[in-house]
Amino acid sequence: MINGLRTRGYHGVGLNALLATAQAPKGVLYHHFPGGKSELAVHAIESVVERLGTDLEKVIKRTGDPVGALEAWMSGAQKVLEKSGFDSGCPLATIALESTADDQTIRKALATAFEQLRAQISSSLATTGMTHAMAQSFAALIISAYEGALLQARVSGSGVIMKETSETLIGLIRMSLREPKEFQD
Amino acid sequence: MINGLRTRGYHGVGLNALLATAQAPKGVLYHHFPGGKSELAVHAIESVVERLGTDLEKVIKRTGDPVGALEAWMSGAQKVLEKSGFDSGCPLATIALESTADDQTIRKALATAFEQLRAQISSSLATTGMTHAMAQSFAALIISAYEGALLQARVSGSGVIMKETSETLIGLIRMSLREPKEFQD
DNA sequence: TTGACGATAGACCGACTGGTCTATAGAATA
DNA sequence: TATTCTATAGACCAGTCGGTCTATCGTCAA
Repeated sequence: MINGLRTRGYHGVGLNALLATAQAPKGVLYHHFPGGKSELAVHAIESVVERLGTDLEKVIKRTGDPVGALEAWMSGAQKVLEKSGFDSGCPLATIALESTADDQTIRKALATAFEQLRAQISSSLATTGMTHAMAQSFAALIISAYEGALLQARVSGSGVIMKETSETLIGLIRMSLREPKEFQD
Repeated sequence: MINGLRTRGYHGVGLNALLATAQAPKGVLYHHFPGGKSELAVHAIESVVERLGTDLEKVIKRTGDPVGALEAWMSGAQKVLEKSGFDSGCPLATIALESTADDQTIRKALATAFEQLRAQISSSLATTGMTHAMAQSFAALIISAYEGALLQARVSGSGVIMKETSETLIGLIRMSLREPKEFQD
């Protein structure tokens, strides 16, 4: 499911095709996920955010520097995208843009997913000594830039724009850490 | 088409439904767009980027300050999203995430669309006296943040994250303009 | 008035969609 | 062994998808 979502989107993945590749009959799916496709998607979202969270955690632990960790995280995502032939972006983003306000359960799942990611980044940034408010703001900006950069990289068929985005963002954040008083007013 | 794309995505808009709301028969569509749905989408993309370009131009002209113009531009997009009940985001982004590497014509159209937007922002920023390279980098980051922020706003059903993203980004850019030597090393 | 032609109109098509339903296999309880 | 219940299996369904096709309409040129 996840792979289908991140390449073709929610409406793009066919349930039949999905089951065919998984070599599973339909009965099994509707036995475990009575809610059908949308419930399956919610499950996929949750598993994605969990994996994304632990991945990010690992990178943060490995590199001591929170900002450096984010840099590594973004460049990792870029590499995955490149290796897939620019098809494998962020599954959350794809569903997010296809969902309408009617798809309450899916939106709710996505909202908490992004919230969780922001919280994680924010608390990591807070260890640098910046204020909580500032860490939260940076987290929002970082996720935004991350998703937008993946998006542009995808259609451009090149990692250049994403690298540019990442480097510029990290540069700005590092700069603001050096000049906190100027920025916080 | 554009409205369908920005709310439901490429695979989400039904050609039949589209024609029904437009009160147009199928023959007309395939007479003017022999390429069918994908050609129609390319046309829609081109018209979107044209309108987006002129809108941005207007905002830049109105506000003298290029950075302030970007701020206004983002807040404008946020208002549109909010008014639509968080369904009407950026059409380009939606198609971008659904497209696979196979959809060559669509990707090409999207790639040039984003390129055009970046170029416009970049040349506007260049008037502040920053280097071309710097202006380009900022443009990439701004578009990334813009798309990512719209995405998060959409699922969260609130403009808060987008506002946070925008304010933080603009703040950082303004700061770097004050301290160019520090940032450019 | 006739003929030609591009535009309009919509019936129709096979392929595929998500979802339901019945039949059975397999394990656990009695 | 008999019974019960969950999990598996896939045939089947109505509805919709994007796309094709033929018929007609409207407007010019001759």
